[in-house]
Amino acid sequence: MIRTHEAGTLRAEHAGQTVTLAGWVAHRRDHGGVAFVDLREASGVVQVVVRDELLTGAAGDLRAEFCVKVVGEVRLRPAGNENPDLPTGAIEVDASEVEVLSASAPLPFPVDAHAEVGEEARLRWRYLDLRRDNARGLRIRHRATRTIRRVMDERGFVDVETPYLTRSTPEGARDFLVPVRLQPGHWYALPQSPQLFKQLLMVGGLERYYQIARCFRDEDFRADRQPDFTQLDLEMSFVDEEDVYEVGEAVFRAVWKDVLDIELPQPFRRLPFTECMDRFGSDKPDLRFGLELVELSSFFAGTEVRIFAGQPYVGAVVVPGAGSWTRKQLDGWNEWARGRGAKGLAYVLVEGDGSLRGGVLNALSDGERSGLAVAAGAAPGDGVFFAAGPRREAQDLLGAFRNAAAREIGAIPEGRWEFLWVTDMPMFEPDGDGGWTAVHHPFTAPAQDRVDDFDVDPADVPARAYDIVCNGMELASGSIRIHQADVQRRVFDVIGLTPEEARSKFGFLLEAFQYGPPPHGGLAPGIDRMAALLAGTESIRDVIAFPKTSSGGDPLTGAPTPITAQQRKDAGIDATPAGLTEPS
RNA sequence: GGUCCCGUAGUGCAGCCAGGAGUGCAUGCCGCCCUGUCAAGGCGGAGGUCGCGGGUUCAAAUCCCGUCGGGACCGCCA
Repeated sequence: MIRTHEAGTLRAEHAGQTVTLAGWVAHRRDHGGVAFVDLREASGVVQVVVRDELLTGAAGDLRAEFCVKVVGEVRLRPAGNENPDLPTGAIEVDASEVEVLSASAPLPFPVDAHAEVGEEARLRWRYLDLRRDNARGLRIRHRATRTIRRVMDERGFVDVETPYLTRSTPEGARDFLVPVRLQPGHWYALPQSPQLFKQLLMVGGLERYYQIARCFRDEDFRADRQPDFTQLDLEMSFVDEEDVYEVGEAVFRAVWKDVLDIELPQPFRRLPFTECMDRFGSDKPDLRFGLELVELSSFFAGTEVRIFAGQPYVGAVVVPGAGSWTRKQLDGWNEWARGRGAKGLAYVLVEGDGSLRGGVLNALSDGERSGLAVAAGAAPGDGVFFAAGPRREAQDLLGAFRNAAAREIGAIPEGRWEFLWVTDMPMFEPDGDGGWTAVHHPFTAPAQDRVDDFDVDPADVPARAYDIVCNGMELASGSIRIHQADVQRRVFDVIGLTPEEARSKFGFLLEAFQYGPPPHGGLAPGIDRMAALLAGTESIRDVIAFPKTSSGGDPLTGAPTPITAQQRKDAGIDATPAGLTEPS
């Protein structure tokens, strides 16, 4: 090693020792005659005192982010010059030798944790961005994955790698495609998840499989979405939901303990999907605050209010303090609701003296006026915000409003971790064309008491599917899979997949399932979101080494790039496959 | 596919609504001074295609249209 000590580890007990350090110049405070150089590397920062006579030659140009080697003696700082804000603040290193290992060009932005830098510049010089906070996000992510591997290993899971160059997997997103030079006109798809492979591994008798796997989905970006992202993919044979819950909780409990030293409750709460929707208007409810939905369908049954009359569902969220919101604020929420495709957000405000005001008030009958506050559970000073329409739609709107309003009124406590399982997720949902589509994926088993009749009326059939949700974020998703051929056939039938199409797309899996597939099920926690949550950041980009911008570009490498005519020819992109066999 | 915000010196921003010459602010950079600072300080200096294209106007960073790039959201995506 070039150095004998790590800069951030030096303490008063090292006083008198001669040490050799290597790192970067974080700051140079030059007083003429003597200069103070903050030497920074992964372990921390230490102050190096450099006399003028050493600042000759290359060392004389010492600037921020020069990479240097320093030989010097550790000594206690002169009385009164200690810096209690630094772990190394009691001492300093009196340099006898300064060597520039490599110089730094002037920086495109300050390498300083508290400087605000634009997203694009940070990504363009991501390596400098990483220096700013000592790659904190990546180090937290590492501690999480290290714990995950330990827990998986302790429980007998086998780490197996599955192909990235493969064929389409049934997750429902758009595929990334890769041309195949050896078979012009044919393309690999990058896997949206290792779903099919892990099921094949169960047929193969692995019994317990896991992988920290990259997944690829060609959909639009969000702050918590990248086109290539990472899942802890796991699958177990001979299990039911309880076994998967136990493992899932063990993983999250261990990670939260190791990374944050926080004990999560055991077991996690469980809420059936329909209860989540009824109470929170979301399939990933944030349980850190109340503001639960109130159903008013029966209260408004037979109402004359035009926007409520005849609607299958009327509900409300009661917001404390909203009774004093200004007209401008209320108009803003109306606009917010319209932005989500609703007609608006009707409201009634309860004044301090219990009297009501609000746009829909005039339309209410006397009985509705007098009973509303009690029915909705609203107190003086509260605002009651309504949505009406198809049950799911109206609840979605109220759920989104619940989150936004909680943020608005500061009702979301910091430092809380509200984990829960959302259970009994629906099996199918309307596909918009009068048919049905699988909510999770088409290998998810129906609830055990619906195996015989799930295809008679696919609406509201619960699946053996479950999510882990924390603070309003979906952190994991999984299910017990179908292992009987006839059930699988009937599921394909419901979602309108003909036997020919099924064979064409998943024939290899169906074939494998002819050979004694074990009952199995699994889970897939999202590593990026998990790490972001642990790091206390809103954006998963902070826990990804080289993230992409929202148009899928990487400003650092310049990817993606156009290809040359020759590359295009070699890749066989324009070739027509002999005998077109692809289903449309 | 849609909505919204942003684009001005290397970086972060003000100026734009209400048009009138880019001495704008902070930081960084360059030079000089300075022996106890710690996001050091003082003095001086350099640094700009106001993203790009078009339009309106006597005159555009500013108003209008288009386009590109970044960000957030809806749709999409578990």
